[in-house]
Order: sequence, then structure tokens, then C-alpha cells
Amino acid sequence: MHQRRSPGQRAGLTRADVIAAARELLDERGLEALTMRALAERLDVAPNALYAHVASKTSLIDDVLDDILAEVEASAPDDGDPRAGLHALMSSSYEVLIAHRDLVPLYLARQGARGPHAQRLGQIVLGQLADAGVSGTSAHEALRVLIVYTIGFAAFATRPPIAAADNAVPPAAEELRSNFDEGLRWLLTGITAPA
Amino acid sequence: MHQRRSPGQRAGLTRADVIAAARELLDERGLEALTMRALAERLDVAPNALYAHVASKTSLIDDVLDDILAEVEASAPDDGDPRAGLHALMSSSYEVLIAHRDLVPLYLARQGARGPHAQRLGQIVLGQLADAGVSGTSAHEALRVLIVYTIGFAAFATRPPIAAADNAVPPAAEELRSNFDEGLRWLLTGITAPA
DNA sequence: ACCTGAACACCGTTCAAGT
DNA sequence: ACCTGAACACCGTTCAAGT
Repeated sequence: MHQRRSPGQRAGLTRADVIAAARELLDERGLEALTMRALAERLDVAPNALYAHVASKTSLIDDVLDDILAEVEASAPDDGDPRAGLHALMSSSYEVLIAHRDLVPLYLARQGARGPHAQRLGQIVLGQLADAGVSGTSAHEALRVLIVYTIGFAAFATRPPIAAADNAVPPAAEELRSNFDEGLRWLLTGITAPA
Repeated sequence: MHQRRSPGQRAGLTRADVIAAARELLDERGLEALTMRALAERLDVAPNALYAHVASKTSLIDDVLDDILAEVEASAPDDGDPRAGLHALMSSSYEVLIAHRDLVPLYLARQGARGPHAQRLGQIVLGQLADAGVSGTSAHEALRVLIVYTIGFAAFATRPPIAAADNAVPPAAEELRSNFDEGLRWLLTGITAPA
């Protein structure tokens, strides 16, 4: 169960191992189960051994968040309808976020990670916006709005319904999904409308 | 500095005192300084004394979040332009959120609090949507989208800029503010457009 | 009902020492 | 450079006891 090594013996860990184990722990037992100590136990290592591969828990989570963004299906802008391309990319992002419910608030707090995968997605969106005739300041505004809307909606969808309405029936997952699509269409209509 | 009472002596705390002290602590020292122990010290009480007034730290934070929503300027729908009314209400919400940066991720995680103030704001929005000719399922969808957008954008605005763009200059507060307004107009245009 | 004292079962992180 | 052992400085919360 516990450590089988004496000081000086190596476990052969890599940074990638730590990130992968963190993702497994997250998937299996949720966000609050992700502690450095639990992570160390899963890797059969003393808690502080992790600090040879990771600067802090915060930076570890940053890496995990960006790592997950690799799952977003993003084809580079092609010759099709750029509006459809944008819709598809944001839809895929939404689904990846929903698949990792626990992490959504963390994406929000860090606004969607700053790693290489996040940067790549941002570039693709800007490319598609350019194809749709939106560039410069407007394009950067639109990018921000789209990111905010998508993560925000995912945050919304991964929690029990707000009791704002009258007799409010809790919305089902498909209902929220079409709600997301509807709002996204509103946004894309506004963004690509002639000024 | 510390306790001046022996067991059995009362400090005269009320639930409202605890919430108020939590808000002060938050304003003065930020989210991570809000611990039950720090709160107890501020109230000159033993840490566990708080549990006579509050079920848990989580429920205390719920109360604080709803309490803050009382600051949103929300006049009931009048005879003016309902679009302008909606814009004003969401703008005021945005400003209240920005004024409490640390809490924005928490609003997201709980999707905007479920207390009486949140419910009141929800009702006002639904009323204004009805005045704009939006009702039923569409109105509830629109309410969700507006909440998501506003809290999401606030989350976005209270963090350093994402490094998604090319040579990205970090956006200033006023820039983000007008970005928020622009996206909000896009949404309200889409929401109130004839189907 | 409201409080204290003491404790429980945790955290993330650092430091010194081994190889 | 990578690991262990031990510790530091915290957490939220519970339990028993006082009035």
C-alpha cells in the first residue's frame, strides 16, 4: 500500500506521469479528491516527492486544464461557412467542458487556461472570424465573448438549476444544450452582422 | 487579542453579525483570508462558536453571495424601452460583480446564488422580457443566457488577459466594459428579434 | 441556545538528509 | 536530480462540558 523505497531510491516519475495521474484521480473521484497527498499515494510516492516535478498544486492544475483542451475538435478554417465552423468549434469546447464538470469553475477562475492548447484554439477562432469578415479589435472582442459565453454556460449547465423562475422545472441536459446553441446563434448573428 | 470569556458566557452574536463580518474580511483581505478561524478571531470568539449560527462554511458563503446581490440596482419594469431596462439591470449586475472580484468564481460555481435577492432579480428580468414580447420557454432560455453571460464576463474581466491572441495587449477595464456592453447588445438583439 | 477547550482528521509545503 | 522522513503552519468540523 505505502512506500517501498528508502531515501535515495527513485520511483522513476515524470512530470507527464503526475499530470496523467491527476486526471485519473479527477475522473474517478472528483475535484475535492485531488489532493497532493492522494495523488502521491496513487503514484506510490511520498507527498513531497511530487515537488520535484511540479512547482505547486496550482501550476499542476494549470497543466491539467490545458491538457484537457487537447480533446476539443478543431479543424483549421477551411473553405466552408465560417459561421458554421465557429459554431462547431464552440460546441465541441462546450462538450469537452461538460465532460469535466468539476473543472469548469477552475477554467472560469483562470479564464480557460493559458497553455499551448488554449493558444492554438484562440488562433483558430481568430482565423475563422477573419474568414467571416471580422478582424482587428472586433475580432478580439468577439473571441473574448465566445470564450466567456461557452465556459460560462458550461458552468451553468453543470449545476442544479437556479430557483429564479416561477414554478421552475429543472432543465434537462438536452434542454440546456439547445439553450446553449440558441444563445450561440444569437451571438454569432450579432458578431457577424454588418456594423 | 483573544477570548475573554469562560464556557457558558455569551458573546451576543447573531447570524447577521457573522455574515457582515465575513463581508468585511472579504473586502479587506480577500477570499483566501476568509477562514472560519480568521472570522472567529475577528468576532473575538472561538472558531467553533460560529457553528451555532451557521451550518457550514459553504452555507455561510451562500448567504454572503446573496447578500451582495442586494446592491444591484433593479427598478421594476416601467413603461420605458424594455431592452434598455434589461441592459441597465445586467450592467448594474456586472458592476456589482466586478466590485467583488474574488467572489466571481464562486457565483459561477453556484450559478449566481439561490437566495431571495437572486430570485427577485430573476423575476424582474422575466417581467422585462415579457414586456419585450418574450415569454414561455424562450424567456427562461434568455434569462439563463443573460445570467451566464454577465457572470461569465465578470469572471473574465477580473483576471489577467488570456494569451490567446497574437501580440495581445492586455485589455483595460474600460475596454472590457465596452466589450461587455457590445456582447450584451448582440444578445439582446438576438433575443428580441422576431423568430 | 450559545459559548469554550480540546481534539480529530485532514491540508500544502519546506527542510534536511540520503543516493 | 529525485526521493524519504519528519515537521510546520495551517484548515473545517465535532464532541463534551459549562451556564
